[in-house]
Amino acid sequence: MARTTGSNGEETEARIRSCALSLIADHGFEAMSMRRLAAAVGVQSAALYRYFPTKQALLAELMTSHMKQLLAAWTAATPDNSAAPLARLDAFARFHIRYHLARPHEVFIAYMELRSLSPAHYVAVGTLRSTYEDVLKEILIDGSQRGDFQLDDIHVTAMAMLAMLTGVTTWYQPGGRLSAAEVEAHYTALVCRMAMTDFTDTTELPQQAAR
Amino acid sequence: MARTTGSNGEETEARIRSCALSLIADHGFEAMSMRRLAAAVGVQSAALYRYFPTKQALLAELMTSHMKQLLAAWTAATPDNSAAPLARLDAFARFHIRYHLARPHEVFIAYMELRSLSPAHYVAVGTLRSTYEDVLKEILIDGSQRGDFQLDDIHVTAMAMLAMLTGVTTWYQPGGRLSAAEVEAHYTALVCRMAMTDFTDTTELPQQAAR
DNA sequence: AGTAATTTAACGATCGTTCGTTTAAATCTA
DNA sequence: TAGATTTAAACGAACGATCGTTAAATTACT
Repeated sequence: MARTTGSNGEETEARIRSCALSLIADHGFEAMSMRRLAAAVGVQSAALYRYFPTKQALLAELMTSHMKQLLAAWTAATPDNSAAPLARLDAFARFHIRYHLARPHEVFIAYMELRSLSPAHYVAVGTLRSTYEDVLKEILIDGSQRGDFQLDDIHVTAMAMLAMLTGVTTWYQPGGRLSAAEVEAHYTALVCRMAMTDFTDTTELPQQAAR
Repeated sequence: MARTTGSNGEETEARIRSCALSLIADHGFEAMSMRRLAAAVGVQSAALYRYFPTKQALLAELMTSHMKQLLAAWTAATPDNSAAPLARLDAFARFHIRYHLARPHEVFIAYMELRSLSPAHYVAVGTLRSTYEDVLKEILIDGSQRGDFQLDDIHVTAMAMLAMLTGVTTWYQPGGRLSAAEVEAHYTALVCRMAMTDFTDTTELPQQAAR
């Protein structure tokens, strides 16, 4: 056998991407062999190299395309940069949760397999990631300057918010106790609380040793 | 050569654990070969099997011992369960940040390599993890019942807080702009904000499509 | 006929693990 | 205390399996 009946390049590449996302998310990039991927796609391993020159290039493509799509989706969904900071923050949180809950595999890989990238690809993905982080930081800075937010540290707050929001993919299961919309509402409320004015000075509380 | 001069079982095992933590944290469990680990320890790969029967058992041991130590450290550090909920929450956040910042490798592995565990080991580590999550949940429940906290959902809030707190290890670098103590204070303040009473109903804001 | 898509087969390298051997340290015996 | 014996700790070599990748051949579509 060689070329199979009904074979089509675009469809095969799409299936490779889809299967790779599942396998990498479930078992990790290093644990996914090209033979196992090929088997999932329904093809011989050599066929994969028609579409991606190396295993590394496949991972880099999956991650960079995810980050680019994420940035493009944000730009397309929310062009109103003149709204009130709290409304902008609310919109960002809702967008992030909704986008991530819909793509658990891509998200998991993008935050998990950075270490599997070659240095060059690592820099490329890191740059895209920073751009996305800057979106949130800009909202926080705007809110701080207008006096709507009261933040101890922009960078720490942004990192904390993103870790919190992205972490939803580690526990949420469709069909569970909560709907995606409910989860989105809960997380958004938490993010907004984090940005608002201080009510108490927790640094005055007694500190305890961590061991 | 065979047994080397000055060789000692306890020291070798400790070095194996330490090197494995570094290698797994840096490159992932699957990417760490037993030969590379042995080279880092300064020993032949066969010698590793004197201390751990399989590669899987090594990973399981590292993860379970980390979780057990974490739970033991919490129990030892904070026995005062009768304090005010906000003080308890403050103590938990400070403990978590301090403990995790001091052990970045263990933490990274414990939250990252769950998928590399066999089903039996996965359950064991998952149980320990749930126990730790329950520590936080119990504080949140206590605060809610006393009226000190106003939370939409205990589980979501706990998951959000833990993801946020644990995420500090992904960006914090000793010697950077902020000291560990400053980071601890910032994160603790954010956690306490998340637990306090609502000030605005963000669900009333217009929802936007995530693409 | 020409190109697109995939196959079969194989390359050298590396994987986790096991085997039998060898040496250092600890313990026992005289 | 000197020598013999046992145990602890590591070695070098090898096992079969699998890894990522390449080359050439083969079949389907246009």
